[in-house]
Amino acid sequence: MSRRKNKKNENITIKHIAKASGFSFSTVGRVFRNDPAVSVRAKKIILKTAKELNYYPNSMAKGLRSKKSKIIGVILNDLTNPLYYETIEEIENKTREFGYTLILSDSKYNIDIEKDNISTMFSRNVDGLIFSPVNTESANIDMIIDNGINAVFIDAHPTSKEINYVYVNHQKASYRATEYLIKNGHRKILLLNGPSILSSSKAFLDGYKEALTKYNIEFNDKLLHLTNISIEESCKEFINIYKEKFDILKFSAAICISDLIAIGIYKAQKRLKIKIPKDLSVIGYDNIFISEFLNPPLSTVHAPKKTVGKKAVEIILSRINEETDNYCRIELEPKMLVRKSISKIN
Amino acid sequence: MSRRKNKKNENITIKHIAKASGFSFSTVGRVFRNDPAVSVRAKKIILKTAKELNYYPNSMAKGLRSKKSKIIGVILNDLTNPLYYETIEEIENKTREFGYTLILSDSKYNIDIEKDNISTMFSRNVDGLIFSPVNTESANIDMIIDNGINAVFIDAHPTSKEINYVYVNHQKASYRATEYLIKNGHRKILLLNGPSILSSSKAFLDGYKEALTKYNIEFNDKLLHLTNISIEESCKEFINIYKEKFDILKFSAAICISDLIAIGIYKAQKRLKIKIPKDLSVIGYDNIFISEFLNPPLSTVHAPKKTVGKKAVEIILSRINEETDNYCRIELEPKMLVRKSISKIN
DNA sequence: TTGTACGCGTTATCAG
DNA sequence: CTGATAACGCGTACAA
Repeated sequence: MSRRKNKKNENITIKHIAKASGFSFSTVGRVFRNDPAVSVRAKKIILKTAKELNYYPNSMAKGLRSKKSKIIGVILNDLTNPLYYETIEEIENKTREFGYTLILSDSKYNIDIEKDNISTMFSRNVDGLIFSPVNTESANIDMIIDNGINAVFIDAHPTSKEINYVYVNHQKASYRATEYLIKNGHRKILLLNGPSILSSSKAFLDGYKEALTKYNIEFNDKLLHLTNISIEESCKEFINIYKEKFDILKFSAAICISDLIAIGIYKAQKRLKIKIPKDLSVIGYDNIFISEFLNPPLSTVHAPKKTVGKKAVEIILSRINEETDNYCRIELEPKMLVRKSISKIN
Repeated sequence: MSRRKNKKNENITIKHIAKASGFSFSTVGRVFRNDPAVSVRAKKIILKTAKELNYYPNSMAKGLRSKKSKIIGVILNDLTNPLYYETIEEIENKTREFGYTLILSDSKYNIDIEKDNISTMFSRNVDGLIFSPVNTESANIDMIIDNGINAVFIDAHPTSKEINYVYVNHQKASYRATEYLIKNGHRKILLLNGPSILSSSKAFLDGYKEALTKYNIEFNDKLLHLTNISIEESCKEFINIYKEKFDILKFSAAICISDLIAIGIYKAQKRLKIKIPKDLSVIGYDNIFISEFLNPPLSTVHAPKKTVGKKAVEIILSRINEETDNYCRIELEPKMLVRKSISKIN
């Protein structure tokens, strides 16, 4: 680390300021800790020489000594999914506002990477962790709970009561999507779900089944398909499904666990020479910022992504500041958003 | 920090492992540093007890001692701009692969916030910094250069030769956009540029002017408008411009410094009851992942965002590893991408 | 192969 | 109000 060095090529520390200003390094330390037990004169001189010397406090030393890293860690699953960015922005805003630094990592829906990411967060001594788990049954969950770290689960959460979470109810989301389609005359509804490892996939499937049952439609597992959450992969997947199975399945609509998957279908329609919503109704989930600008505008289930970030940070901070010892469990409501990608049929 | 503690509520350190395993704490330390000077037996026992005790090395202590934080810092300007997604992902991938942790911060196009972010990076002793500056003339630039930190500028760079950068030439981008429009018969071309504080705005304007000059079209400053880089704000701005000035200006096309601004125009067209590209040709910049799915698909100038992230990390790592002392300056080529938002006129 | 001593840059405690 | 001293957890000589 070749930086803020003096002539001797050393990093500037409070000791250098002490020597340069004529005070002891403890007095210098007090100034930066805003300890009132420092004379105005001393403070003034010390601050001045600190500036001249380009002093920046070493947060590793600080953290080592104080046992507070002032770092918030965030573990997500796909940094290219726009879904996350409103959440991240909210987290970044709040953390900076309160003097915390943000560490970000991506597990890529992979349990092993996730484990590494968690280990990193432990090693970094993060004061709080915002965590979107791949799977709520994995050993990684215990790793976090046993550790006693200040954590907030987002996107999905284990059944344990000893945790904090901010959760958008995925089951309700798919229930509402399915119900809306049924009420518009659809009975053969394709479900483009996420990989089975993902806990949210399970919840999403449950809501779909729940709605079918409610309206006396039998669940047909041939209408259930799994795809990675990416435009390209879902596009390919949908083309396969359509070419190989549409004649048999004759689905009139598709529900996607992510707007990204819905966009994959949009992309596929050109090659398949079909038109949304005339030939196929499509409904997504998340309501990423772009969905309203698609052609046709995508009907989707809105998830309050900003709120997730906001609440997650609030929970973390109130626990760090020991304002509460209670676990905080927040369930947010997804909301059906009707645009132009669904047609009414008989 | 209530975590990985023993019964006495202390964090587990190599000392605890030492006591539990019967070796000295330096032998324990050697094991985790992969020092070969440890007997197989000792290593085995130590690793076993470390696992039982849930030991995670304290990276603050490590960093303090070794003077390497193993952290890469990233300072961007708008975390919600999809422009950054691919870059961030690439950075995250590479940093994790090489055992680095990622710190992320957002300056929001604000010089003061940017300064804070830089100070944070200094305090955190990041081993490398990837930095998208608000303005290349600001004091913040000197702050970075004087410090001697391992930095790579992206998006924009100061004129100094003593720096690394990976840069997409914005001037060429707007030149190509403008030229393309001119060749399609447009002469009155609105330029929706970014805020004047942004260095990229200046470059973008230069390219626009350069193309006009080349084709003997006089620059009309009434056709130049500034807007924040956001869908909502550019939408409002464009509605104002259109209502108040279209009758006088009669522009047939608009070039936007960001696809996000172009989307703002797309949004405005409904309220204005105009049609792209019939009534107005629109061209964006960046080619964010969504642009091809807009209605109509947006013609734009593609920026190689993934490459930016990839190269930036490569530069940082090769400097950290002291494989080179040379400054690395990479200029990437923007590429005109024709889709359906431009019409040919006479 | 293993152990001891010291220091990284802070914070905290104690005297003065 | 100020200064000395110890400690945080680990790395790096050096010694055994």
